[in-house]
Amino acid sequence: MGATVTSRALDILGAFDGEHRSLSLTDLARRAGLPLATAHRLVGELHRWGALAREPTGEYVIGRRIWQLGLLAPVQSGLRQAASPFLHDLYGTTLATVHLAVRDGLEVLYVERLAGHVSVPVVSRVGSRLPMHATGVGKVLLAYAPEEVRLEVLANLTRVTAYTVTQPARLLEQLRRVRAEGYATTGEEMSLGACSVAVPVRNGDVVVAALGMVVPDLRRQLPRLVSALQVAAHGISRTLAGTSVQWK
Amino acid sequence: MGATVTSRALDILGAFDGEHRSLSLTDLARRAGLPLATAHRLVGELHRWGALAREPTGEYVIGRRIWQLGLLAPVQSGLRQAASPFLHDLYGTTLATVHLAVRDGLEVLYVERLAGHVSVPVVSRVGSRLPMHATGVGKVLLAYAPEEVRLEVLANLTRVTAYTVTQPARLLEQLRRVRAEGYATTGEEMSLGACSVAVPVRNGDVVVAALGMVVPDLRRQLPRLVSALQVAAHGISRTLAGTSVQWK
DNA sequence: AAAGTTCTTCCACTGAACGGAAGGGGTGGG
DNA sequence: CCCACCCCTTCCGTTCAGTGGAAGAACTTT
Repeated sequence: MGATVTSRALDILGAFDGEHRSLSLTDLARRAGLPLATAHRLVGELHRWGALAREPTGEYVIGRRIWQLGLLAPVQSGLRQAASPFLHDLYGTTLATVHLAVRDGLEVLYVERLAGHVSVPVVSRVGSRLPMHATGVGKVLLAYAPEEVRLEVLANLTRVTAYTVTQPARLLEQLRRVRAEGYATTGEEMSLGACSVAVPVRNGDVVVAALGMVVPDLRRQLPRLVSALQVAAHGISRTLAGTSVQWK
Repeated sequence: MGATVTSRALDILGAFDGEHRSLSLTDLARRAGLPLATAHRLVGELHRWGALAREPTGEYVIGRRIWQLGLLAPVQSGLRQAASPFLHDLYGTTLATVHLAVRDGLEVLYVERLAGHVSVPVVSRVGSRLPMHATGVGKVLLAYAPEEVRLEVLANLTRVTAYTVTQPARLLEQLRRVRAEGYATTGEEMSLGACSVAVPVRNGDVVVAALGMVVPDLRRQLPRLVSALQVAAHGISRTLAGTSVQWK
């Protein structure tokens, strides 16, 4: 358990999340489960280094140095940069909300997002996580994930909306089709009024990310969207293969 | 001196930079100035938490969790998001490389950048730092910086190109004009063949960032560029004032 | 003015961090 | 094949940095 100094410092950083972007010392101590005096010292060190910054209000926020470090992460520097122009093109031609996501453990992690102005209800945010079985990008990533991951996810299909697929057998069948046809779809399985299509992005033979799109309705334009997605995905793959940079 | 556990762990993270995005354990130990065994333990903890990830090669890279934390930083979540649409507009109408930067200590920190396809030699990258006296955004930020910062910067005007302003008196005069006229310019002071214009971005009365543009030549279109920049800057200010979110 | 807050400082005790040393594992070259 | 080299991992007795209760400062609220 978290008894080492380092893990405690990290727990303090971990106290921040999307809903808690600025926290007082006392909050930090509480959320990290540390005595106030201990938190005070650790926070002081983090602040001195630049991992935390202080707002005019006296509350702490994540510092610029962490932000800069984050820019060096492989998701950011490799995948994201390779994908960026293609995402813009995609958005330009379809005007739908466009997503790039990777698998992180048993969840989908959104790496990039271009949102349309008049958009369908979209839950994701860059940096946020969603369950794999209820999203288009999630199904793609799950279809190509290692067996063990698939089993663990299948064992725990939580319901999100009335349309969420919660029967393992049905999802397995869908995943088979994803592999066969090269794309995945969802229909209001994550949020009502939102459908999605997604395709895999490869680096060599390995599926490293998924590229997806959220629209109010799929029926009419599915083939067109799938091919637009596939064009973009191929473009990204080619860029990735070109840059011999590390990225994962 | 770096003697506390926390600072050592942070030094390990600090070993990464733009040129060193993936490092072996031994490299990390060397760069952080730590005994191998110590580095090994700390790296293990950072890895377990998700601050570091491991490439297939065995080298370490910045992990996704740090990347996610970085997205929570005020630069990112407040300023950057508020500015994003305006930067796109600016880029759309001028097709020049567009920059958003803040002051970090005695340097300029680039927060966002939209690069043109056929672009002039531009040195900056998102997350990188440049000297204040040789860049357009830097001069803006310096013009509105606290007296003490200005003095320290003026005392150390390093030459970058033949055109870099290195005389304190001359720079001071330029800064006065920046405040009077509301924009700053440079002419090949950072890299040959590149000129720039920049304007301040305010939140309330406080100058919190600078918005700049890099072009091959200024003479002809200066007024047009300045007004485009100012429109965008005002838009950003209004957005910032609107969101009562913290940001700095 | 009293009773809350939250933040900061202090310091004696103690157990977590330290790091030298030894042991695996891979690679290369003689 | 064996030895030299490099990088990584584990071990363990010593010691020094981290700990956290407590006291008090600085503010706010009642």
